[in-house]
Amino acid sequence: MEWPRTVDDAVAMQERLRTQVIATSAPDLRINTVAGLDVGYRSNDSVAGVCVVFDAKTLAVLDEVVVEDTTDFPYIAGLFAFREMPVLLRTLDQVTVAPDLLVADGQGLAHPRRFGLACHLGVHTGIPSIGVAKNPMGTFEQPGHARGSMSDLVMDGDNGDEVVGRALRTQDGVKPVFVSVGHKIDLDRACAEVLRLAPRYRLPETTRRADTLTRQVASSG
DNA sequence: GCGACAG
DNA sequence: ATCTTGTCGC
Repeated sequence: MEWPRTVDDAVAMQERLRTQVIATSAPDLRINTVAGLDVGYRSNDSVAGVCVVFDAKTLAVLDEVVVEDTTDFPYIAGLFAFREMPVLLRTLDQVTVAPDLLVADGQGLAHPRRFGLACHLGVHTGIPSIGVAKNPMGTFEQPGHARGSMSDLVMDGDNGDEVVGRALRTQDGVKPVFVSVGHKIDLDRACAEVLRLAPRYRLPETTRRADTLTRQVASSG
């Protein structure tokens, strides 16, 4: 499979792959290890990809991988994945603990063509995946004030409004995070996993740890 | 044409 | 994404 270099090819690839997404959980889905993936930027084209694997129950770090790379694809909302996928796949190649779930920094189905970064990662690897974004793509009603409160994330679709994800309050009173399915998991389970990964802070430990590692590299090497 | 627009 | 220490508030 050729990695697209133009906007048209990238859009075509998303349109083709979107049919592969499975938005349900296998009956025997067990999540014991979770990987957080993130990319940091030193300059416009110099990137550092990070993959941190956690024990899903204790949140202990089991493995950390950092890969430095360059990128040529520009940032375009909706085509974000083409900028970050190459380096993230390289980090996954080097991980020694197999993750049962991938947590991407961005959207999954909450995407103009229902195929955000989390879907790319899931479909490419076959590993269940979810997207946790700090900002929404779509509209939502403010969830309740308490941790665990949630509301639908909605986008315009072929049949009118479509529920593409959820606004989830991970701590009392904080701004919600935006959770959407990537692949091989259902939305309820995805939200439950995010809550389990965020016992103390707004963002799940996966993205927090991946994020700090990312800027550690950016400033020191 | 204008504004929106994950990281 | 990135610019970034002390500081305001619970």
